[in-house]
Amino acid sequence: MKYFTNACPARGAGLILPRVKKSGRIIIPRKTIYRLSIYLRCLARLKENGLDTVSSEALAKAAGVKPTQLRKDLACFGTFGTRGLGYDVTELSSRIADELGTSRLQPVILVGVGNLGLALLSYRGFEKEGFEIIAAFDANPRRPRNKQIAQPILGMDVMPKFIAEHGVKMAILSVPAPSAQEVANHLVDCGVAGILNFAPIVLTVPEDVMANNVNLAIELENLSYFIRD
Amino acid sequence: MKYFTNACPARGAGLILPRVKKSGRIIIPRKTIYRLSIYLRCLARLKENGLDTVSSEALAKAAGVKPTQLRKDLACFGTFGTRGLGYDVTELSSRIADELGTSRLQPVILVGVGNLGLALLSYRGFEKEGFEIIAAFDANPRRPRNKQIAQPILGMDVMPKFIAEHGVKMAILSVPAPSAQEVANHLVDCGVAGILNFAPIVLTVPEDVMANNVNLAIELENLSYFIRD
DNA sequence: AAGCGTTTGTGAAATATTTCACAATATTTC
DNA sequence: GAAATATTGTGAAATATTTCACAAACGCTT
Ligand SMILES: NC(=O)c1ccc[n+]([C@@H]2O[C@H](COP(=O)([O-])OP(=O)(O)OC[C@H]3O[C@@H](n4cnc5c(N)ncnc54)[C@H](O)[C@@H]3O)[C@@H](O)[C@H]2O)c1
Ligand SMILES: NC(=O)c1ccc[n+]([C@@H]2O[C@H](COP(=O)([O-])OP(=O)(O)OC[C@H]3O[C@@H](n4cnc5c(N)ncnc54)[C@H](O)[C@@H]3O)[C@@H](O)[C@H]2O)c1
Repeated sequence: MKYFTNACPARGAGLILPRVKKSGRIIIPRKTIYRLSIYLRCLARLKENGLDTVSSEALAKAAGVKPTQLRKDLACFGTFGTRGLGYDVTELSSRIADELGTSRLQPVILVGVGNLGLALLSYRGFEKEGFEIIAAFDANPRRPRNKQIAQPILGMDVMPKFIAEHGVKMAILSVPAPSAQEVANHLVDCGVAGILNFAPIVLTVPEDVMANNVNLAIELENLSYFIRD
Repeated sequence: MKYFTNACPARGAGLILPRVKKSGRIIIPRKTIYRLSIYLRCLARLKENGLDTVSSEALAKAAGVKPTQLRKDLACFGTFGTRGLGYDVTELSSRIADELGTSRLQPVILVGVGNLGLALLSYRGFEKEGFEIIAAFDANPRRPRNKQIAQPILGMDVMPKFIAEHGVKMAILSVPAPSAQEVANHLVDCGVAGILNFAPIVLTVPEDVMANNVNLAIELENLSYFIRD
Protein backbone atom coordinates (compact mmCIF):
# COMPACT_ATOMS: atom_id res chain seq x y z
CA MET A 1 0.00 0.00 0.00
CA LYS A 2 1.23 3.47 -0.87
CA TYR A 3 1.24 6.34 1.57
CA PHE A 4 1.45 10.09 1.23
CA THR A 5 2.62 12.63 3.76
CA ASN A 6 -0.39 14.74 4.61
CA ALA A 7 -0.25 18.53 4.55
CA CYS A 8 1.59 20.57 7.19
CA PRO A 9 4.49 18.27 8.11
CA ALA A 10 6.48 21.26 9.39
CA ARG A 11 4.01 22.36 12.02
CA GLY A 12 2.12 19.11 12.45
CA ALA A 13 3.20 15.88 14.07
CA GLY A 14 4.51 14.44 10.82
CA LEU A 15 1.82 11.76 10.75
CA ILE A 16 1.74 9.52 7.71
CA LEU A 17 -1.72 8.72 6.39
CA PRO A 18 -3.11 7.53 3.06
CA ARG A 19 -4.62 10.47 1.24
CA VAL A 20 -8.31 9.89 0.61
CA LYS A 21 -11.30 11.68 -0.87
CA LYS A 22 -14.55 12.42 0.90
CA SER A 23 -15.97 9.40 -0.93
CA GLY A 24 -13.38 7.15 0.70
CA ARG A 25 -11.39 6.37 -2.43
CA ILE A 26 -7.67 7.02 -2.30
CA ILE A 27 -6.57 10.06 -4.28
CA ILE A 28 -4.72 9.18 -7.43
CA PRO A 29 -2.55 11.93 -8.92
CA ARG A 30 -3.94 13.66 -11.99
CA LYS A 31 -1.03 12.63 -14.15
CA THR A 32 -1.35 9.04 -13.08
CA ILE A 33 -4.96 9.00 -14.26
CA TYR A 34 -3.85 10.19 -17.69
CA ARG A 35 -1.25 7.47 -17.87
CA LEU A 36 -3.70 4.80 -16.74
CA SER A 37 -5.77 5.70 -19.79
CA ILE A 38 -2.72 5.22 -21.95
CA TYR A 39 -1.84 1.88 -20.36
CA LEU A 40 -5.39 0.72 -20.99
CA ARG A 41 -5.05 1.39 -24.71
CA CYS A 42 -1.65 -0.26 -24.93
CA LEU A 43 -3.02 -3.32 -23.16
CA ALA A 44 -5.87 -3.49 -25.66
CA ARG A 45 -3.36 -3.60 -28.51
CA LEU A 46 -1.27 -6.25 -26.77
CA LYS A 47 -4.36 -8.37 -26.29
CA GLU A 48 -5.21 -8.03 -29.97
CA ASN A 49 -1.73 -9.32 -30.73
CA GLY A 50 -2.45 -12.42 -28.67
CA LEU A 51 -0.28 -11.65 -25.63
CA ASP A 52 -1.46 -13.05 -22.29
CA THR A 53 1.12 -11.54 -19.97
CA VAL A 54 3.31 -8.47 -20.10
CA SER A 55 6.17 -7.16 -17.96
CA SER A 56 6.26 -3.65 -16.61
CA GLU A 57 9.23 -3.05 -18.86
CA ALA A 58 7.41 -4.01 -22.05
CA LEU A 59 4.20 -2.18 -21.18
CA ALA A 60 6.10 0.91 -20.08
CA LYS A 61 7.96 0.97 -23.36
CA ALA A 62 4.72 0.71 -25.32
CA ALA A 63 3.28 3.57 -23.29
CA GLY A 64 6.38 5.72 -23.54
CA VAL A 65 7.19 5.83 -19.81
CA LYS A 66 9.73 4.23 -17.45
CA PRO A 67 9.00 0.85 -15.88
CA THR A 68 9.26 2.19 -12.34
CA GLN A 69 6.72 4.86 -13.10
CA LEU A 70 4.29 2.30 -14.42
CA ARG A 71 4.68 0.19 -11.30
CA LYS A 72 4.26 3.19 -9.02
CA ASP A 73 1.15 4.19 -10.92
CA LEU A 74 -0.37 0.76 -10.45
CA ALA A 75 0.65 0.69 -6.81
CA CYS A 76 -1.82 3.53 -6.19
CA PHE A 77 -4.75 1.14 -6.26
CA GLY A 78 -3.49 -2.38 -5.72
CA THR A 79 -1.00 -5.08 -6.60
CA PHE A 80 -1.79 -7.22 -9.61
CA GLY A 81 1.50 -8.56 -10.89
CA THR A 82 3.27 -11.87 -10.49
CA ARG A 83 6.92 -11.47 -9.60
CA GLY A 84 9.23 -13.05 -12.09
CA LEU A 85 6.48 -13.15 -14.70
CA GLY A 86 4.66 -9.85 -15.11
CA TYR A 87 1.01 -8.87 -15.41
CA ASP A 88 -1.95 -10.75 -16.83
CA VAL A 89 -3.09 -8.56 -19.69
CA THR A 90 -6.81 -9.22 -19.30
CA GLU A 91 -6.83 -8.85 -15.53
CA LEU A 92 -4.77 -5.65 -15.53
CA SER A 93 -7.04 -4.16 -18.20
CA SER A 94 -10.17 -4.74 -16.22
CA ARG A 95 -8.61 -3.51 -12.97
CA ILE A 96 -7.57 -0.24 -14.62
CA ALA A 97 -10.95 0.10 -16.32
CA ASP A 98 -12.64 -0.42 -12.94
CA GLU A 99 -10.47 2.21 -11.33
CA LEU A 100 -11.10 4.73 -14.10
CA GLY A 101 -14.80 3.96 -14.00
CA THR A 102 -14.97 3.28 -17.73
CA SER A 103 -16.30 -0.22 -17.38
CA ARG A 104 -19.74 1.12 -18.27
CA LEU A 105 -20.57 3.34 -21.27
CA GLN A 106 -20.85 7.07 -20.50
CA PRO A 107 -23.44 9.16 -22.35
CA VAL A 108 -22.05 12.43 -23.71
CA ILE A 109 -23.71 15.31 -25.55
CA LEU A 110 -22.14 17.76 -27.96
CA VAL A 111 -23.04 21.42 -28.24
CA GLY A 112 -22.15 23.42 -31.37
CA VAL A 113 -22.58 21.48 -34.60
CA GLY A 114 -20.21 23.42 -36.86
CA ASN A 115 -17.14 22.30 -38.73
CA LEU A 116 -15.47 20.69 -35.78
CA GLY A 117 -18.63 19.47 -34.09
CA LEU A 118 -19.70 17.60 -37.21
CA ALA A 119 -16.36 15.86 -37.51
CA LEU A 120 -16.60 14.71 -33.91
CA LEU A 121 -20.22 13.61 -34.32
CA SER A 122 -19.45 11.44 -37.31
CA TYR A 123 -16.42 9.84 -35.66
CA ARG A 124 -17.10 6.18 -34.97
CA GLY A 125 -14.18 5.72 -32.60
CA PHE A 126 -15.55 6.78 -29.21
CA GLU A 127 -17.84 3.80 -28.69
CA LYS A 128 -14.85 1.48 -28.64
CA GLU A 129 -13.39 3.65 -25.90
CA GLY A 130 -16.41 3.61 -23.63
CA PHE A 131 -18.12 6.81 -24.66
CA GLU A 132 -21.11 7.60 -26.83
CA ILE A 133 -22.23 10.96 -28.12
CA ILE A 134 -25.96 10.42 -27.82
CA ALA A 135 -27.18 13.78 -29.11
CA ALA A 136 -26.02 17.14 -30.41
CA PHE A 137 -27.42 20.61 -29.82
CA ASP A 138 -27.09 23.84 -31.75
CA ALA A 139 -28.64 27.30 -31.70
CA ASN A 140 -29.40 26.71 -35.36
CA PRO A 141 -29.97 22.97 -35.73
CA ARG A 142 -29.62 21.70 -39.30
CA ARG A 143 -29.09 18.18 -40.49
CA PRO A 144 -26.19 18.07 -42.96
CA ARG A 145 -27.09 16.67 -46.37
CA ASN A 146 -23.94 14.83 -47.25
CA LYS A 147 -23.10 13.11 -43.98
CA GLN A 148 -24.54 10.14 -42.20
CA ILE A 149 -25.04 11.26 -38.63
CA ALA A 150 -26.63 8.72 -36.32
CA GLN A 151 -27.40 11.15 -33.48
CA PRO A 152 -30.29 13.60 -33.32
CA ILE A 153 -29.37 17.28 -33.78
CA LEU A 154 -31.63 19.31 -31.56
CA GLY A 155 -32.35 22.91 -30.62
CA MET A 156 -31.08 24.49 -27.43
CA ASP A 157 -34.61 24.76 -26.05
CA VAL A 158 -34.94 21.01 -25.52
CA MET A 159 -31.48 20.56 -24.00
CA PRO A 160 -32.42 20.89 -20.29
CA LYS A 161 -35.12 18.26 -20.58
CA PHE A 162 -32.84 15.92 -22.53
CA ILE A 163 -30.00 16.19 -20.02
CA ALA A 164 -32.29 15.51 -17.09
CA GLU A 165 -34.01 12.56 -18.75
CA HIS A 166 -30.82 10.85 -19.89
CA GLY A 167 -28.75 11.58 -16.82
CA VAL A 168 -26.07 13.25 -18.94
CA LYS A 169 -23.02 14.31 -16.93
CA MET A 170 -20.52 15.18 -19.67
CA ALA A 171 -20.58 17.52 -22.65
CA ILE A 172 -18.31 18.41 -25.54
CA LEU A 173 -18.38 22.14 -26.23
CA SER A 174 -17.59 23.23 -29.79
CA VAL A 175 -19.29 26.59 -30.15
CA PRO A 176 -17.50 29.83 -31.13
CA ALA A 177 -15.42 31.41 -28.37
CA PRO A 178 -17.76 34.37 -27.73
CA SER A 179 -20.64 31.99 -26.87
CA ALA A 180 -18.64 29.39 -24.98
CA GLN A 181 -18.89 30.79 -21.44
CA GLU A 182 -22.60 31.43 -21.76
CA VAL A 183 -23.28 27.93 -23.07
CA ALA A 184 -21.04 26.43 -20.38
CA ASN A 185 -23.08 28.23 -17.71
CA HIS A 186 -26.22 26.81 -19.23
CA LEU A 187 -24.77 23.30 -19.22
CA VAL A 188 -23.78 23.61 -15.58
CA ASP A 189 -27.27 24.81 -14.69
CA CYS A 190 -28.63 21.70 -16.37
CA GLY A 191 -26.47 19.48 -14.18
CA VAL A 192 -23.49 18.73 -16.42
CA ALA A 193 -20.38 18.12 -14.28
CA GLY A 194 -17.67 17.71 -16.92
CA ILE A 195 -17.05 19.82 -20.02
CA LEU A 196 -14.51 19.18 -22.75
CA ASN A 197 -14.04 22.61 -24.26
CA PHE A 198 -12.64 23.32 -27.73
CA ALA A 199 -13.21 27.06 -27.74
CA PRO A 200 -9.96 28.98 -27.21
CA ILE A 201 -10.93 30.62 -23.93
CA VAL A 202 -10.57 29.78 -20.25
CA LEU A 203 -13.95 28.75 -18.90
CA THR A 204 -15.04 29.79 -15.43
CA VAL A 205 -16.96 27.02 -13.72
CA PRO A 206 -17.97 26.15 -10.14
CA GLU A 207 -15.62 24.13 -7.91
CA ASP A 208 -17.49 20.88 -8.38
CA VAL A 209 -17.53 21.11 -12.17
CA MET A 210 -14.51 20.19 -14.25
CA ALA A 211 -13.71 21.89 -17.54
CA ASN A 212 -10.85 20.51 -19.60
CA ASN A 213 -9.59 22.45 -22.56
CA VAL A 214 -8.36 21.21 -25.90
CA ASN A 215 -6.59 24.18 -27.44
CA LEU A 216 -4.87 23.27 -30.65
CA ALA A 217 -3.13 26.61 -31.05
CA ILE A 218 -1.53 26.14 -27.65
CA GLU A 219 -0.46 22.62 -28.57
CA LEU A 220 1.19 23.94 -31.70
CA GLU A 221 2.81 26.80 -29.81
CA ASN A 222 4.17 24.29 -27.33
CA LEU A 223 5.64 22.12 -30.07
CA SER A 224 7.19 25.09 -31.76
CA TYR A 225 8.90 26.10 -28.52
CA PHE A 226 10.44 22.74 -27.77
CA ILE A 227 11.69 21.95 -31.26
CA ARG A 228 13.96 24.98 -31.54
CA ASP A 229 17.14 24.13 -29.71
CA MET B 1 17.26 36.03 -11.78
CA LYS B 2 15.97 32.65 -10.85
CA TYR B 3 18.20 29.74 -9.88
CA PHE B 4 17.74 26.00 -9.78
CA THR B 5 19.66 23.45 -7.75
CA ASN B 6 21.48 21.29 -10.25
CA ALA B 7 21.34 17.50 -10.14
CA CYS B 8 23.13 15.44 -7.47
CA PRO B 9 22.88 17.72 -4.41
CA ALA B 10 23.38 14.70 -2.11
CA ARG B 11 26.73 13.57 -3.46
CA GLY B 12 27.81 16.81 -5.10
CA ALA B 13 29.00 20.02 -3.52
CA GLY B 14 25.52 21.56 -3.48
CA LEU B 15 26.48 24.15 -6.05
CA ILE B 16 23.70 26.42 -7.27
CA LEU B 17 23.70 27.17 -10.99
CA PRO B 18 21.09 28.41 -13.42
CA ARG B 19 19.82 25.49 -15.49
CA VAL B 20 20.48 26.07 -19.17
CA LYS B 21 20.13 24.30 -22.48
CA LYS B 22 22.93 23.53 -24.90
CA SER B 23 21.73 26.55 -26.87
CA GLY B 24 22.37 28.81 -23.89
CA ARG B 25 18.75 29.62 -23.13
CA ILE B 26 17.55 28.98 -19.61
CA ILE B 27 15.29 25.96 -19.29
CA ILE B 28 11.69 26.86 -18.67
CA PRO B 29 9.51 24.12 -17.19
CA ARG B 30 7.12 22.43 -19.58
CA LYS B 31 4.06 23.44 -17.61
CA THR B 32 5.20 27.04 -17.50
CA ILE B 33 5.37 27.08 -21.30
CA TYR B 34 1.77 25.91 -21.47
CA ARG B 35 0.69 28.62 -19.09
CA LEU B 36 2.62 31.30 -20.95
CA SER B 37 0.49 30.44 -23.98
CA ILE B 38 -2.61 30.91 -21.88
CA TYR B 39 -1.41 34.23 -20.48
CA LEU B 40 -0.75 35.43 -24.00
CA ARG B 41 -4.34 34.75 -25.01
CA CYS B 42 -5.75 36.40 -21.90
CA LEU B 43 -3.60 39.46 -22.52
CA ALA B 44 -4.94 39.67 -26.07
CA ARG B 45 -8.48 39.78 -24.73
CA LEU B 46 -7.58 42.40 -22.14
CA LYS B 47 -6.03 44.53 -24.85
CA GLU B 48 -9.20 44.22 -26.95
CA ASN B 49 -11.12 45.49 -23.94
CA GLY B 50 -8.91 48.57 -23.88
CA LEU B 51 -6.84 47.77 -20.79
CA ASP B 52 -3.30 49.17 -20.70
CA THR B 53 -2.02 47.63 -17.49
CA VAL B 54 -2.94 44.56 -15.49
CA SER B 55 -1.96 43.22 -12.07
CA SER B 56 -0.73 39.69 -11.54
CA GLU B 57 -3.89 39.08 -9.55
CA ALA B 58 -6.21 40.07 -12.38
CA LEU B 59 -4.30 38.26 -15.09
CA ALA B 60 -3.95 35.15 -12.96
CA LYS B 61 -7.67 35.12 -12.36
CA ALA B 62 -8.36 35.39 -16.08
CA ALA B 63 -5.98 32.52 -16.74
CA GLY B 64 -7.29 30.36 -13.94
CA VAL B 65 -4.10 30.24 -11.85
CA LYS B 66 -2.77 31.81 -8.63
CA PRO B 67 -1.03 35.18 -8.75
CA THR B 68 2.20 33.81 -7.27
CA GLN B 69 2.35 31.17 -9.94
CA LEU B 70 1.98 33.74 -12.66
CA ARG B 71 4.79 35.82 -11.18
CA LYS B 72 7.06 32.82 -10.77
CA ASP B 73 6.37 31.85 -14.38
CA LEU B 74 7.36 35.29 -15.60
CA ALA B 75 10.41 35.34 -13.37
CA CYS B 76 11.85 32.51 -15.49
CA PHE B 77 12.83 34.91 -18.21
CA GLY B 78 12.88 38.42 -16.85
CA THR B 79 11.18 41.11 -14.79
CA PHE B 80 8.66 43.28 -16.57
CA GLY B 81 6.30 44.60 -13.94
CA THR B 82 6.05 47.89 -12.12
CA ARG B 83 5.59 47.48 -8.39
CA GLY B 84 2.46 49.10 -7.12
CA LEU B 85 0.97 49.19 -10.60
CA GLY B 86 1.26 45.89 -12.48
CA TYR B 87 2.26 44.93 -16.00
CA ASP B 88 2.00 46.84 -19.24
CA VAL B 89 -0.31 44.68 -21.34
CA THR B 90 1.38 45.35 -24.67
CA GLU B 91 4.90 44.95 -23.36
CA LEU B 92 4.18 41.75 -21.47
CA SER B 93 2.46 40.30 -24.54
CA SER B 94 5.43 40.89 -26.76
CA ARG B 95 7.90 39.62 -24.16
CA ILE B 96 5.98 36.34 -23.81
CA ALA B 97 5.59 36.03 -27.57
CA ASP B 98 9.34 36.55 -27.96
CA GLU B 99 10.08 33.91 -25.38
CA LEU B 100 7.69 31.40 -26.97
CA GLY B 101 9.09 32.20 -30.37
CA THR B 102 5.68 32.91 -31.84
CA SER B 103 6.48 36.39 -32.96
CA ARG B 104 6.86 35.06 -36.50
CA LEU B 105 4.31 32.86 -38.36
CA GLN B 106 5.12 29.13 -38.39
CA PRO B 107 4.29 27.07 -41.46
CA VAL B 108 2.49 23.81 -40.66
CA ILE B 109 1.36 20.95 -42.88
CA LEU B 110 -1.48 18.51 -42.27
CA VAL B 111 -1.43 14.84 -43.23
CA GLY B 112 -4.69 12.89 -43.52
CA VAL B 113 -7.56 14.85 -45.02
CA GLY B 114 -10.49 12.91 -43.64
CA ASN B 115 -13.33 14.02 -41.39
CA LEU B 116 -11.14 15.62 -38.78
CA GLY B 117 -8.45 16.83 -41.15
CA LEU B 118 -10.97 18.73 -43.24
CA ALA B 119 -12.42 20.45 -40.20
CA LEU B 120 -8.96 21.58 -39.15
CA LEU B 121 -8.07 22.70 -42.67
CA SER B 122 -11.13 24.89 -43.00
CA TYR B 123 -10.64 26.45 -39.57
CA ARG B 124 -9.74 30.11 -39.94
CA GLY B 125 -8.55 30.54 -36.37
CA PHE B 126 -4.90 29.48 -36.47
CA GLU B 127 -3.59 32.46 -38.43
CA LYS B 128 -4.60 34.75 -35.60
CA GLU B 129 -2.55 32.58 -33.29
CA GLY B 130 0.64 32.61 -35.31
CA PHE B 131 0.26 29.41 -37.29
CA GLU B 132 -0.73 28.66 -40.85
CA ILE B 133 -1.57 25.32 -42.38
CA ILE B 134 0.04 25.88 -45.76
CA ALA B 135 -0.76 22.53 -47.37
CA ALA B 136 -2.41 19.16 -46.77
CA PHE B 137 -1.37 15.68 -47.89
CA ASP B 138 -3.31 12.47 -48.27
CA ALA B 139 -2.74 9.02 -49.72
CA ASN B 140 -5.91 9.64 -51.69
CA PRO B 141 -6.04 13.39 -52.36
CA ARG B 142 -9.49 14.65 -53.27
CA ARG B 143 -10.79 18.17 -53.19
CA PRO B 144 -14.12 18.29 -51.32
CA ARG B 145 -16.99 19.69 -53.36
CA ASN B 146 -18.90 21.56 -50.71
CA LYS B 147 -16.10 23.24 -48.80
CA GLN B 148 -13.90 26.21 -49.50
CA ILE B 149 -10.40 25.09 -48.70
CA ALA B 150 -7.68 27.63 -49.36
CA GLN B 151 -4.76 25.19 -49.10
CA PRO B 152 -3.61 22.73 -51.76
CA ILE B 153 -4.38 19.06 -51.09
CA LEU B 154 -1.51 17.01 -52.44
CA GLY B 155 -0.41 13.40 -52.79
CA MET B 156 2.13 11.80 -50.49
CA ASP B 157 4.67 11.54 -53.31
CA VAL B 158 5.28 15.29 -53.41
CA MET B 159 5.51 15.71 -49.64
CA PRO B 160 9.30 15.35 -49.22
CA LYS B 161 10.00 18.00 -51.83
CA PHE B 162 7.38 20.34 -50.37
CA ILE B 163 8.73 20.04 -46.83
CA ALA B 164 12.28 20.70 -47.94
CA GLU B 165 11.37 23.68 -50.13
CA HIS B 166 9.19 25.40 -47.53
CA GLY B 167 11.33 24.58 -44.50
CA VAL B 168 8.40 22.96 -42.75
CA LYS B 169 9.17 21.90 -39.19
CA MET B 170 5.73 21.03 -37.83
CA ALA B 171 2.96 18.70 -38.92
CA ILE B 172 -0.56 17.83 -37.83
CA LEU B 173 -1.19 14.11 -38.17
CA SER B 174 -4.82 13.03 -38.67
CA VAL B 175 -4.58 9.68 -40.42
CA PRO B 176 -6.14 6.43 -39.11
CA ALA B 177 -4.30 4.82 -36.22
CA PRO B 178 -2.88 1.87 -38.19
CA SER B 179 -1.05 4.25 -40.56
CA ALA B 180 0.03 6.82 -38.00
CA GLN B 181 3.42 5.41 -37.00
CA GLU B 182 4.42 4.78 -40.60
CA VAL B 183 3.45 8.30 -41.67
CA ALA B 184 5.20 9.76 -38.63
CA ASN B 185 8.42 7.97 -39.60
CA HIS B 186 8.09 9.41 -43.06
CA LEU B 187 7.60 12.91 -41.70
CA VAL B 188 10.67 12.57 -39.48
CA ASP B 189 12.73 11.38 -42.45
CA CYS B 190 11.65 14.49 -44.30
CA GLY B 191 12.95 16.69 -41.49
CA VAL B 192 9.81 17.46 -39.49
CA ALA B 193 10.72 18.04 -35.82
CA GLY B 194 7.29 18.46 -34.21
CA ILE B 195 4.17 16.37 -34.71
CA LEU B 196 0.71 17.02 -33.31
CA ASN B 197 -0.88 13.59 -33.42
CA PHE B 198 -4.63 12.91 -33.33
CA ALA B 199 -4.45 9.16 -33.89
CA PRO B 200 -5.12 7.23 -30.66
CA ILE B 201 -1.71 5.57 -30.43
CA VAL B 202 1.62 6.38 -28.79
CA LEU B 203 4.07 7.42 -31.50
CA THR B 204 7.70 6.35 -31.28
CA VAL B 205 9.99 9.13 -32.48
CA PRO B 206 13.70 9.97 -32.14
CA GLU B 207 14.98 11.96 -29.16
CA ASP B 208 15.22 15.22 -31.06
CA VAL B 209 11.68 15.02 -32.42
CA MET B 210 8.66 15.95 -30.33
CA ALA B 211 5.29 14.27 -30.75
CA ASN B 212 2.37 15.65 -28.77
CA ASN B 213 -0.86 13.73 -28.64
CA VAL B 214 -4.41 14.98 -28.66
CA ASN B 215 -6.49 12.02 -27.58
CA LEU B 216 -10.09 12.95 -27.07
CA ALA B 217 -11.09 9.61 -25.62
CA ILE B 218 -8.46 10.05 -22.92
CA GLU B 219 -9.68 13.57 -22.22
CA LEU B 220 -13.21 12.26 -21.79
CA GLU B 221 -12.02 9.38 -19.62
CA ASN B 222 -10.15 11.88 -17.49
CA LEU B 223 -13.23 14.04 -17.05
CA SER B 224 -15.37 11.06 -16.20
CA TYR B 225 -12.94 10.04 -13.47
CA PHE B 226 -12.80 13.37 -11.74
CA ILE B 227 -16.49 14.17 -11.80
CA ARG B 228 -17.56 11.13 -9.81
CA ASP B 229 -16.90 11.92 -6.16
C1' DA C 1 13.10 -29.11 -3.29
C1' DA C 2 17.02 -26.20 -3.88
C1' DG C 3 19.13 -22.96 -6.87
C1' DC C 4 18.82 -19.56 -10.48
C1' DG C 5 17.20 -15.91 -13.18
C1' DT C 6 13.46 -12.65 -13.49
C1' DT C 7 10.36 -9.17 -12.24
C1' DT C 8 7.38 -7.03 -8.92
C1' DG C 9 6.46 -3.77 -5.03
C1' DT C 10 8.06 -0.08 -2.30
C1' DG C 11 10.66 2.82 1.08
C1' DA C 12 13.79 6.40 0.46
C1' DA C 13 16.18 9.78 -2.40
C1' DA C 14 16.09 12.93 -5.95
C1' DT C 15 13.90 16.14 -8.62
C1' DA C 16 10.22 19.29 -9.97
C1' DT C 17 6.60 22.43 -9.07
C1' DT C 18 3.71 25.27 -6.26
C1' DT C 19 2.84 28.20 -2.56
C1' DC C 20 4.13 31.19 1.21
C1' DA C 21 5.84 35.25 3.26
C1' DC C 22 7.78 39.39 3.06
C1' DA C 23 11.24 42.89 1.64
C1' DA C 24 11.59 46.10 -2.06
C1' DT C 25 9.75 49.57 -4.74
C1' DA C 26 6.50 51.82 -7.12
C1' DT C 27 2.01 54.82 -7.19
C1' DT C 28 -1.47 57.66 -4.92
C1' DT C 29 -3.24 60.64 -1.46
C1' DC C 30 -3.22 64.36 1.49
C1' DG D 1 7.04 65.30 0.19
C1' DA D 2 5.83 62.04 3.70
C1' DA D 3 2.61 58.52 4.73
C1' DA D 4 -0.52 55.20 3.13
C1' DT D 5 -1.47 51.83 -0.21
C1' DA D 6 -0.58 48.61 -3.83
C1' DT D 7 1.91 45.18 -6.17
C1' DT D 8 6.08 43.03 -7.76
C1' DG D 9 10.07 39.77 -7.28
C1' DT D 10 12.06 36.06 -4.86
C1' DG D 11 14.30 33.14 -1.30
C1' DA D 12 12.60 29.51 1.39
C1' DA D 13 9.07 26.14 2.63
C1' DA D 14 5.76 23.02 1.27
C1' DT D 15 4.02 19.83 -1.74
C1' DA D 16 4.02 16.70 -5.69
C1' DT D 17 6.12 13.58 -8.77
C1' DT D 18 9.72 10.73 -10.52
C1' DT D 19 13.51 7.77 -10.07
C1' DC D 20 16.58 4.73 -7.56
C1' DA D 21 17.85 0.66 -5.29
C1' DC D 22 16.98 -3.52 -3.57
C1' DA D 23 14.49 -7.04 -0.85
C1' DA D 24 10.76 -10.19 -1.65
C1' DA D 25 8.44 -13.44 -4.37
C1' DC D 26 7.53 -16.14 -8.20
C1' DG D 27 8.43 -19.60 -12.16
C1' DC D 28 11.46 -22.70 -14.11
C1' DT D 29 15.04 -26.04 -14.28
C1' DT D 30 17.35 -29.77 -12.69
N1 LIG E 1 -12.75 23.84 -36.62
C1 LIG E 1 -11.57 23.59 -36.09
O1 LIG E 1 -10.74 22.89 -36.68
C2 LIG E 1 -11.21 24.14 -34.78
C3 LIG E 1 -9.91 23.99 -34.31
C4 LIG E 1 -9.58 24.50 -33.06
C5 LIG E 1 -10.56 25.13 -32.30
N2 LIG E 1 -11.81 25.27 -32.76
C6 LIG E 1 -12.81 25.92 -31.93
O2 LIG E 1 -13.95 25.09 -31.84
C7 LIG E 1 -15.11 25.90 -31.83
C8 LIG E 1 -15.99 25.51 -32.99
O3 LIG E 1 -15.28 25.70 -34.20
P1 LIG E 1 -15.99 25.49 -35.59
O4 LIG E 1 -14.98 25.69 -36.64
O5 LIG E 1 -16.75 24.21 -35.58
O6 LIG E 1 -17.03 26.71 -35.63
P2 LIG E 1 -18.34 26.86 -36.51
O7 LIG E 1 -18.63 28.30 -36.62
O8 LIG E 1 -18.19 26.06 -37.76
O9 LIG E 1 -19.48 26.17 -35.65
C9 LIG E 1 -20.00 26.70 -34.48
C10 LIG E 1 -21.40 26.15 -34.25
O10 LIG E 1 -21.89 26.59 -32.99
C11 LIG E 1 -23.22 27.03 -33.12
N3 LIG E 1 -23.49 28.04 -32.08
C12 LIG E 1 -23.09 29.32 -32.06
N4 LIG E 1 -23.51 29.92 -30.93
C13 LIG E 1 -24.20 29.00 -30.24
C14 LIG E 1 -24.89 29.03 -28.99
N5 LIG E 1 -24.92 30.12 -28.22
N6 LIG E 1 -25.50 27.90 -28.57
C15 LIG E 1 -25.47 26.79 -29.35
N7 LIG E 1 -24.84 26.71 -30.53
C16 LIG E 1 -24.21 27.81 -30.97
C17 LIG E 1 -23.33 27.59 -34.52
O11 LIG E 1 -24.67 27.53 -34.99
C18 LIG E 1 -22.39 26.65 -35.31
O12 LIG E 1 -23.10 25.55 -35.82
C19 LIG E 1 -14.66 27.33 -31.91
O13 LIG E 1 -14.60 27.87 -30.61
C20 LIG E 1 -13.27 27.22 -32.49
O14 LIG E 1 -12.47 28.29 -32.09
C21 LIG E 1 -12.14 24.77 -33.98
N1 LIG F 1 -12.90 12.46 -36.58
C1 LIG F 1 -12.81 12.70 -35.27
O1 LIG F 1 -13.62 13.39 -34.71
C2 LIG F 1 -11.69 12.13 -34.48
C3 LIG F 1 -11.72 12.26 -33.09
C4 LIG F 1 -10.67 11.76 -32.34
C5 LIG F 1 -9.64 11.12 -32.99
N2 LIG F 1 -9.63 10.99 -34.33
C6 LIG F 1 -8.50 10.33 -34.98
O2 LIG F 1 -8.02 11.16 -36.01
C7 LIG F 1 -7.61 10.37 -37.11
C8 LIG F 1 -8.38 10.78 -38.34
O3 LIG F 1 -9.77 10.59 -38.10
P1 LIG F 1 -10.82 10.82 -39.26
O4 LIG F 1 -12.15 10.62 -38.67
O5 LIG F 1 -10.55 12.10 -39.94
O6 LIG F 1 -10.50 9.59 -40.24
P2 LIG F 1 -10.86 9.47 -41.79
O7 LIG F 1 -10.87 8.04 -42.09
O8 LIG F 1 -12.07 10.29 -42.08
O9 LIG F 1 -9.64 10.16 -42.54
C9 LIG F 1 -8.36 9.60 -42.62
C10 LIG F 1 -7.66 10.15 -43.86
O10 LIG F 1 -6.31 9.70 -43.87
C11 LIG F 1 -5.96 9.28 -45.18
N3 LIG F 1 -4.91 8.26 -45.06
C12 LIG F 1 -5.01 6.97 -44.69
N4 LIG F 1 -3.82 6.36 -44.69
C13 LIG F 1 -2.93 7.28 -45.09
C14 LIG F 1 -1.51 7.24 -45.30
N5 LIG F 1 -0.80 6.15 -45.06
N6 LIG F 1 -0.92 8.37 -45.72
C15 LIG F 1 -1.64 9.49 -45.95
N7 LIG F 1 -2.97 9.58 -45.77
C16 LIG F 1 -3.61 8.47 -45.35
C17 LIG F 1 -7.24 8.73 -45.75
O11 LIG F 1 -7.21 8.81 -47.17
C18 LIG F 1 -8.28 9.67 -45.16
O12 LIG F 1 -8.53 10.78 -45.99
C19 LIG F 1 -7.85 8.94 -36.71
O13 LIG F 1 -6.66 8.39 -36.21
C20 LIG F 1 -8.87 9.04 -35.64
O14 LIG F 1 -8.79 7.98 -34.72
C21 LIG F 1 -10.64 11.49 -35.09
